[in-house]
Amino acid sequence: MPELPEVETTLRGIEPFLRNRVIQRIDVREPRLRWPVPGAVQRACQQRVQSVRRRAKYILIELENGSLLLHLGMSGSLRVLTEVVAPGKHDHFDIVLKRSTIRFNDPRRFGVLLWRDAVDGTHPLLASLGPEPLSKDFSGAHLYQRSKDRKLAIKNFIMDGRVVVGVGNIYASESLYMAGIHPARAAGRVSLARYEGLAGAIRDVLARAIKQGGTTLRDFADSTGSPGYFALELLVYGRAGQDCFQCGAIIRQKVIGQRSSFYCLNCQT
DNA sequence: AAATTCTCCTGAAGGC
DNA sequence: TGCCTTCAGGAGAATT
Repeated sequence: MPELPEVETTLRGIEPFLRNRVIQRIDVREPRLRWPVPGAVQRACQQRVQSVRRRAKYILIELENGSLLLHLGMSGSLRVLTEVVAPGKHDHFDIVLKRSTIRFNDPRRFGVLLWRDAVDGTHPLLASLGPEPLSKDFSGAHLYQRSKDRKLAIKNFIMDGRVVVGVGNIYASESLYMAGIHPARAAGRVSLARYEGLAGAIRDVLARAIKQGGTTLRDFADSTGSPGYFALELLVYGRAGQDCFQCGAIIRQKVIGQRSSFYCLNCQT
């Protein structure tokens, strides 16, 4: 399931094939994604790619006359094809370039492909997003300030894209474990010092996951079809019933805010 | 305003 | 062996 490291890995894979190239056409075979793929995406045709960027888990392909906005949802992936390959099941659209094709596959169809008549990054979907976790704008002080009087579980708090973007279910569990904070603790009842530790843990786990090419649990693949290797470094996610690496206690699993959460009762308070 | 619930969808896994 | 049920999950929308 793509979180920030998986999107970043994908972005790095497709960027060299898109930069400065002209989009020949976009073949949409299945427009029923999270929102219907608008006919306006065809405005990208014959336009030269100015830049390919990531904001949160969105990929922005900026052209001369607007931008394509793409999201992998929870089961989406992009592949770069350099020869003709017949589309398979769940291959919903292709972005066709002169010498290569970017193909989108998404079994669950929670992905997104939209068009924006602007290159200024002001899409409504991006308007209220919080800071990038790997940027200078993100800090323990930021989390602490935003958490004042908030009673929801801290795990839900750090997964809220208005607070900080890109922290999905896996890395939320991981970073809270690293910071020694119980995932169900009320967000407003965490000290500044502990938020500083958490901010550091979030940065660290995301940066390491990017280095490993993301986390492949079931089906994530990068733009060449290869898996990511960060699953090997997961400390708590998916380890319910196994021993905590720090203290040997049994790792617990509990649903918090409709999402599976993994933690050590002994190490996390 | 904040918190919770609902929704989209398919494939994997579990039960009998 | 096979059918049926349950669950997972990103994140905006709807609801309380």
